[in-house]
Amino acid sequence: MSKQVDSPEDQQPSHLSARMAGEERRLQILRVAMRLFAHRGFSGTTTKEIAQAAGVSEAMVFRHFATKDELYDAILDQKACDGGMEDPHVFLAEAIKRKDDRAVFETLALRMMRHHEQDTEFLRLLTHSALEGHQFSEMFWDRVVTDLYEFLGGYVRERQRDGAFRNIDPAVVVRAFVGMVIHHSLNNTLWDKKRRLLDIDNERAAREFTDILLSGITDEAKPRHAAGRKRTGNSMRRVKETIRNRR
Amino acid sequence: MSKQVDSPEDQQPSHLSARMAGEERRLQILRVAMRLFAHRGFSGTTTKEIAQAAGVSEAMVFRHFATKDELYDAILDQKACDGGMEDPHVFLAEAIKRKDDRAVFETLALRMMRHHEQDTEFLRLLTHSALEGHQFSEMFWDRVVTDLYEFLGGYVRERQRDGAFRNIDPAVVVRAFVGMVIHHSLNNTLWDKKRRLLDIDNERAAREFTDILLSGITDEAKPRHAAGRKRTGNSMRRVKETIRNRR
DNA sequence: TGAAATGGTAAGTAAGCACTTACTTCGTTA
DNA sequence: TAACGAAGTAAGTGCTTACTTACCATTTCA
Repeated sequence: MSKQVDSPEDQQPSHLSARMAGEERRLQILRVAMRLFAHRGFSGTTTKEIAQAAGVSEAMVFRHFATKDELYDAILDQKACDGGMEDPHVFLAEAIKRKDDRAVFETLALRMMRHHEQDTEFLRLLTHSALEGHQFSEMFWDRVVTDLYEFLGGYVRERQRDGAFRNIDPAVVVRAFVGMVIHHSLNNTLWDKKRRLLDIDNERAAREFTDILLSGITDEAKPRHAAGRKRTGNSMRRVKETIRNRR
Repeated sequence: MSKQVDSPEDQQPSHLSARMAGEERRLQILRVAMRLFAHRGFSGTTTKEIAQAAGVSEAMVFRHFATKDELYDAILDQKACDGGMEDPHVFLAEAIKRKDDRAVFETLALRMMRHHEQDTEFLRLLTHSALEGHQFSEMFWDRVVTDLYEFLGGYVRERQRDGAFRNIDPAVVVRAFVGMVIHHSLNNTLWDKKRRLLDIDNERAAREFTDILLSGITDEAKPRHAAGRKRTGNSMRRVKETIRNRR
C-alpha cells in the first residue's frame, strides 16, 4: 500500500517556479499543502513533498511556516474561517419566518451538499482531524455543529408547538436529517466517488431527503403513525428474539 | 498537535512480557497494532510504538510480520473476515419473509449500531483506509455495502410492487436510512464521544430512525404526499432565489 | 549606483524511521 | 543431560524526516 494514494502531485510546479511575491508564495504553499494534507493526512505528508508540489525548496516552506504543525494549523484556521459554509441563521431566516418546512430543510441540505462538493478537501481535512484527535474537529463541532443542532432543533420544537410536527426529540430529527446529508456527501467524496450505488444530483438528493424527513415527522394524516406505534411492541419483541437467536 | 492523540498506549505490557507461544504472541501483536492503527492511522503509528505496546522488542514484530505493510494488511484481512457484521441476508430473512417492514429496518439498524459500538476500531480503520485510498475500504465497499444496497433495495422494490411503499428510487431509501444509522455511529465513536448533542441508546435510535423512514416512504394516507409535491414547485423556486441572493 | 531588503537555494544536521544481524535464554524431548 | 529449536533481545544499518545554515540573485529606492 503506502503510495497508492490518489496521487494529487501530478502537476508541474506552477509557472516554472518564477519568482513570486512573498504573500503570493505563502498562499500557494498553503493551497498545495492543503491538498496534500487532505489526501494523505498530517503524518502521511512530508515537507519535501509539499515543497516539490509548490515548486520550491524545502527551505522556502520553512521560511513561511516555522514548523510543519504551524503550516497545518494555518490551513485549518483558514478552513475554519473563510472555508466554512455560510451561516444557516442567515440563509434560512426567510424560510423560517415563513414557516416553510420544505424550504428550510431543502435549502439547508442543498447548501451543505454544495459546500461539500465544491470543497471536497474540507470533509477530508475534517475527518482526518477527527481521527487524529486534532482540536480542529472539536472546534468545528463546538461552534458549527452544536449551533446547527440548537438552531434547527429550535425550529423543529417551534413547529411541534404549532402542531405541525409530531412529538419527537428534535435532536433526533436533526441527527436523522444531517445524517442523510453528510452520509451522502461522504459517499460522493470518499467511498463511492464513481457513484456506482447512487448517482443523483444535489437538487434531487435534497428534495428526496426532505420528502422522507417531512413525511416522517409531520403530524397531519396522523392515524398511520398511531398504528405504527401500536405495532412497535410486537415487532420489537420479535426483533430482540431474532437477535438473541443468532448469538 | 501531533501527540495529543487519545493515547491508547497507557497500559503496561501485558503480563510483564512473559514468554509466549508463537501464535499467541502473534495475535497479541496484531491486537495491539490494531488499536494503534485505528487511532493514529498507518503512517502515524511506528513499529517501535507497536513493539513497546506489546511489551516486546521491535525484532519480534518483524519476526511475525515481514513488513509494516504486511502487519497492516493482516489486521484489515482479519477485520474483513471475522470482524465484520453478521450477514443481513441471514438475520433479516425471517422479517423479510413476514414483510414486517418495521422489523426489517429496525433489526438492521440495531445490528449495525451494536456492531459499531462493540468494535469501534472497525469504523476508525475503515475511515482511515478510505482516506488513504487503501484497498480495504474498496473491498469492503464492493462486497458488503454494494450487497446491502442490492439486498435492501430489492426489498424496498418488492414492497413498492405490493403498494406498501410510495414510488421512490430504492437506492435513495437505502442511502437515507444507512445515512442516519452510520452517521449516528460515527457521531458516537468519532465526533461526539461524550454524546453532548444526542444521548440515546441503540434501541431507541433504531426505533426512531425506523419511525421516520417508514412514515417517510409508506404509501398509506397518501394525500399528504401529493400535497407536499404540489408545493414543491413554489418552494423550490424560493429556495433557489434564497441561494442566489446570498452569492 | 550601491546597499539594504527580499525571494530563493544547496548542502547540511540530528533525530527518527523501517528493518536486520548476531547473539542469548529457555522449554521440550531423544 | 545434551542438544535443538523457538522466543526473545541489544545494537546496529542505511535511509528519511523535520528543520537549519550559509550563501546567492534579483529587486527596490535613497
